[in-house]
Amino acid sequence: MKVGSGKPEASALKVGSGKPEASALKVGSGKPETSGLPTKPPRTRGGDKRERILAAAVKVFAKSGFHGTRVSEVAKAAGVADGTIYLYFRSKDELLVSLFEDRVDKLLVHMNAELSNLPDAPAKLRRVIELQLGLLEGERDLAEVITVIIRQSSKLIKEYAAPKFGAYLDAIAQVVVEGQNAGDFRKDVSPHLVARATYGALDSIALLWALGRAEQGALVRSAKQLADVLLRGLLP
Amino acid sequence: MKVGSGKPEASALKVGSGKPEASALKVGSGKPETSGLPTKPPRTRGGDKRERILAAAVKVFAKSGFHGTRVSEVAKAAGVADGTIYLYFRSKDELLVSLFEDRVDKLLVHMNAELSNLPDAPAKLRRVIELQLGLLEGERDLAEVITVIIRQSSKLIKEYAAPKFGAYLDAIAQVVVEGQNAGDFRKDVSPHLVARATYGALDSIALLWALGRAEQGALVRSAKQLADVLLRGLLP
Amino acid sequence: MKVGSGKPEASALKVGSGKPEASALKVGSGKPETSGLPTKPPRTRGGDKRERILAAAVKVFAKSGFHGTRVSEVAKAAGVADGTIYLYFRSKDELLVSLFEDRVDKLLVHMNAELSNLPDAPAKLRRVIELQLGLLEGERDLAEVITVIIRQSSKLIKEYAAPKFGAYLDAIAQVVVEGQNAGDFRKDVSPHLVARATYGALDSIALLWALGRAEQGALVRSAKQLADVLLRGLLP
Amino acid sequence: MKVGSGKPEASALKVGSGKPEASALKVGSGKPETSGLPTKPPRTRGGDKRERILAAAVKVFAKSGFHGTRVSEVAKAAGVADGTIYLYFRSKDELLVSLFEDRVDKLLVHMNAELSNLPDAPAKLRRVIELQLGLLEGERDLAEVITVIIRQSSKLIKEYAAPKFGAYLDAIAQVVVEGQNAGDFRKDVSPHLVARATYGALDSIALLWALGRAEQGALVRSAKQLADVLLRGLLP
DNA sequence: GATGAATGAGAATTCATTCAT
DNA sequence: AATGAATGAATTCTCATTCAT
Repeated sequence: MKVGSGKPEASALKVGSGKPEASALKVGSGKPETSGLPTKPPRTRGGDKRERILAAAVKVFAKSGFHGTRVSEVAKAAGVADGTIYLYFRSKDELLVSLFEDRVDKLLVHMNAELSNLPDAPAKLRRVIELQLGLLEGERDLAEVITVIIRQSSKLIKEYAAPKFGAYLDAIAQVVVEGQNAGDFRKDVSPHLVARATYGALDSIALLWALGRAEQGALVRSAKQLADVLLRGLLP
Repeated sequence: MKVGSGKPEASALKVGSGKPEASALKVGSGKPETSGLPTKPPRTRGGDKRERILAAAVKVFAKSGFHGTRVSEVAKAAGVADGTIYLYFRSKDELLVSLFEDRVDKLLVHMNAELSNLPDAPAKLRRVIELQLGLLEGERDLAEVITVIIRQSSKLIKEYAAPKFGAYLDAIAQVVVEGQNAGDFRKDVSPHLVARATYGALDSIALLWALGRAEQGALVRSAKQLADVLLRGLLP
Repeated sequence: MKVGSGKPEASALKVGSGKPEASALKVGSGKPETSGLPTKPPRTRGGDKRERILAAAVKVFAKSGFHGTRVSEVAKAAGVADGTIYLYFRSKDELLVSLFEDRVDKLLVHMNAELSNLPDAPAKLRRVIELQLGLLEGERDLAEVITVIIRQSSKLIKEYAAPKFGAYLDAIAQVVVEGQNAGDFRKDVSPHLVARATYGALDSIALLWALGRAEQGALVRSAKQLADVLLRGLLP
Repeated sequence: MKVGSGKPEASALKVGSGKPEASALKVGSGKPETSGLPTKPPRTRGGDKRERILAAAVKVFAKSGFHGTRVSEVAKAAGVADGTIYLYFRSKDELLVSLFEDRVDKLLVHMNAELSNLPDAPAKLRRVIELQLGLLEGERDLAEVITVIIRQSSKLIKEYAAPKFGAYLDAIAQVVVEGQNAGDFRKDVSPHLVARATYGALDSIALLWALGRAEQGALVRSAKQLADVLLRGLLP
């Protein structure tokens, strides 16, 4: 499953230069069918239904959790009939996995585009932190789904979400490798460990924020502090 | 049938030095009623039943997840009748919360005892990291329950687990404050943010380890690297 | 997609002598509206659609049973859209009843024509047996539908199919009466009982054959033996 | 597992010599687990629940058909909770199959015992007819279930019911063979065909009777007439 | 007339919890 | 206290039918 290897310039999906990173994950017209998941063929033509269902799912899953949400609630929130859900997703489980994949995919694409514009590893690592927290600050519900909900179906996360997730971690690890090679980062730490720890720290911070009272700007401040500590800690 | 006895359960937990800190979290006859939780009156006697049930719950929850585990499965694993579970826990949910509290409680007590023996904040922070990962390496099932399962019941975690959990984070933050006051740690970072990030990093590392193939010693090595990076990052 | 055309469908049905009695039950442009059933107005035009749907229904009902067949499967087999079914039949139930009526009607018409050419009751009774089994041997799917499927909707069979079915039994009973009056058959048995028993015997034989491996010619041999026994049993 | 075979003196269920054969099939304490069906272990001890459910199922299935009956209706008729059904039968389907097997089993045992007391094949064949119709006259609901309902789940009947059913037909065919060997019956007809036809005739007569207005004694008279015709038809 | 995406009522089955023994 | 048979509320998913295009 591992992915942590090379891929210096995965390139793909340039989003131009810089700022609007947050809302980038919102609606998605890109490619509805990214990974190898057996997603149900969206028989529709114009079909904004699939996206409407996904958006509704983010909302209600965030509110009540995966197991605490009835399919009919997702349907109601999406403004479609219960049965319509099954025209686009084979099961409730697949709905969650699709949701996860769809969103992480967009984050990955966006992040890769962002990082390619930056000069060195430290700048990139700082950007990764800003991006992840920035994203979540912009989409609180999605943050909760990604950090909390996705863990509620272990079978699924292990089989489907994990690989997709691994790609994200790999991207971070790659930045660390780059920094080590350039002499910017100490070499006595495992890139994957750093990637994992960084993700965990970010996830944990976001979780605390998502579960607590959302203070505007809190995540941005947290991002700066975390980056400061992490980058100093990685100095050779 | 079955009496869930034996099973030495790889007691060890040796980390750095050599104290038997590990098994401290195991069986628990100590104080059955720790927090403010409305735990059911234990009606104890010789009552190892409660502990047998908790131990069984750790095992099966780790294997199948909270929602994927039937109460009857816990009962069978514990060698008691289904109904017996309800003599000790009000509900399946409360079983999970009790499990969490019971184990975290022991971790807290143990950690506080450990830290009080150490000279300064850096040493304490490093010990915190060793302890958390060391514990998990010794009890893989418990690791999975604490890192994964506990998130499967959002309502619960918000209402009960969070506070208990907060105490653990507070203990870590306290170490950071101590270090800042002593001039050992930089003062431009929030102690709680550091605590949170540290926990998140540890949790993430443990999760990866728990879900993957368990490599003996991996967590110990990870602990050292993470401590190295974190402590350097916190230098004034 | 698909237009359900071709399929010569083993037209033959030769039994005893040599009349083309068999294919008479096949496609039906004859009278679409036979009985008192509230069949939906056919809005015909060139309308082979209705017949295509009926033919498709025979096929899929025979394969999966009435309850085991989705309307959409009939539609696909017929090469029409799901909704189109409802332009010709009010419901799935009515589709089955129409199918039954349509086919039994043709059998009745055909049988009456056949019998009128025969000299006496014994000859006629023997012909009835030959016809029923001969028909089924030529159309295995139809045999299964008539013998098995039609019983899967008790409400229906009681309300609609039964009367239509009664007409068929009456025709047989009439032959018995004729034989009794002519002194060919014993008079101490109820004509209707004989008709019923004969039908049941034939049905049962056909069912066994339909459910088992179809051995060519088996039904024809069975017809002769059954007729031999029955006619001797009916001697005065 | 077979039961329908030889066993000249299966004994069990003796009803003495003659008349009250009907009610013999009613309640059943005999052997709850006859065939190779994966029937769920009846965890109960005294457990009349299983039989109560079967009896209730006969009643409601006869009234509304298999597909037309909700499991909750069976439960209500049996005076148990919905879930209780699943303590004794794995599924609604298995309930039907178990019902069929249980009843046919008892019929077989009873029939074998009855026949062994009779002197020759003609007497036995006549008794078979009397028994089958007599049974049904005594248990109208069971008659409907056996003749109509069992055909509503083709998959099932093919896999489970058919074999069990075959044993019954074999028993009849055996009588015919015996008659042929003794010179009582003509040898130019297939014993199995005769068995099948006889069963079909009886089934058909019973069905007509079950679906129509039940006239007391009608089946007994029918039995005599049918036997008269059949036995004469089988004369050498 | 045809289409097929959308609908939503309906039903089997599961499983946490209870309580008579 | 312990048991485990019984309970019945709860929920996913199916599929006949409709109707806007």
